[in-house]
Amino acid sequence: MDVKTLCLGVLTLGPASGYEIRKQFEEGPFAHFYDASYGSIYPALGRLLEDGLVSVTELAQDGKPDKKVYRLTDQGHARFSAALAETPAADKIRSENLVHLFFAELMTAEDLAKLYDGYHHYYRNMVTQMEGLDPTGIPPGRMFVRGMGLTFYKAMSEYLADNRERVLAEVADAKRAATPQPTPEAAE
Amino acid sequence: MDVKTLCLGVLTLGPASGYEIRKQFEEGPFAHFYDASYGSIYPALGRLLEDGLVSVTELAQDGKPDKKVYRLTDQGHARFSAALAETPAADKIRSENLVHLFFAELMTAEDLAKLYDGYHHYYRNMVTQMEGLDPTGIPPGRMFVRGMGLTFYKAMSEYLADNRERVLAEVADAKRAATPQPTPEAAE
DNA sequence: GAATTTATATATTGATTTGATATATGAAAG
DNA sequence: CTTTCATATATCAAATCAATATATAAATTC
Repeated sequence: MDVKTLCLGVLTLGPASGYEIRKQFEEGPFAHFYDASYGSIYPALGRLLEDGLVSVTELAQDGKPDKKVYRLTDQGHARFSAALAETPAADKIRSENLVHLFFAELMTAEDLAKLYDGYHHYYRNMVTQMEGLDPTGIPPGRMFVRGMGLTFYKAMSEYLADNRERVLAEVADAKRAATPQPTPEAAE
Repeated sequence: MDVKTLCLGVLTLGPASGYEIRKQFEEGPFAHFYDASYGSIYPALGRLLEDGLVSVTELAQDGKPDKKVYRLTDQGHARFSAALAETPAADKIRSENLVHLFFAELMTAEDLAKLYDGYHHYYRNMVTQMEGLDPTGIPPGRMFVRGMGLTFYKAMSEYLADNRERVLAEVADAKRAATPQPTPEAAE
């Protein structure tokens, strides 16, 4: 699934400008499970226009640059439905946080604790944020995805809460075992 | 965190060739939370060599091309430790499966059920796979990451198991409501 | 036993994508 | 009154991906 298809999907929800499409990935419902940047969205919209899958309406705005509102054509709709029938690629997770934690023994106790708490804070925040969302008028597919996101954030948050003391202690122990303090007796 | 830093991290675990580094992301422990391809790994190793962060030993092998085994220098070790002290970027998830499910109402009931079951199967498999891993000799940081992965896979698998019938039914209902069957009576 | 696939191993290439930035303006904040 | 933020378009260098080329041996399938 490339950015062209993603744009078709977003436009399924209603006409939008490139800027507004980007916002869907930055703050909107897609933020939790997909991302796309301007550098891929604008060329994608150009290609979709060439191929007749979207149309444009330029809205003049005083001062601000013209707003180019894209909307799906019938062909665009058909193309997106066809894309949904294809088998999706496997989920991909890219977590620098887990890379760091994987190498916990190479970090100072202080840095590790700070990292851990920041990570936990991040997921706790996501839970709070998602629990505050209004469910009225959201169709079942979107509600399902939202529920899956909430489940994910809750599971991560709980795991982080449950294991903090144990992990920090175990890592400290492992580090002590790996680099034993030379005691005066060891000099013999 | 770029691929250069990632390679330093993998080399922390012992000397390795580009091919072996790639395998860490494909099948190894990193497969669950990071990815990097040959096209980024080989140039990264070249740069690291130039910068003196790794060294190479070319092992001649009969028939097969020489195996270039890279290993960390002291500078490489120091550089990676410094990288671990930096604040990691936020976790990123890229799920085409959830994009599809977000637009569940645009799919046929058949395609949706097939997608759902394939998705569930995928996560159930991941749980089984991770539960079969041997924990002996794995340091605490890595065990923590493994536990987090298992928690994630279990949460996703359970959510998918718990909501199947409900979601499929709700999506079908929503579709019926959106495109009402024209009954003979409606012709009046 | 021949043919194909899989695994080892390096490396490149075209296409895509990112992250940052440039441009322009108005409003809000400090 | 200066800076940051929001709207809005767009581009560009650098990074990255997915696929493929090359070479060989082992394993598997037909």
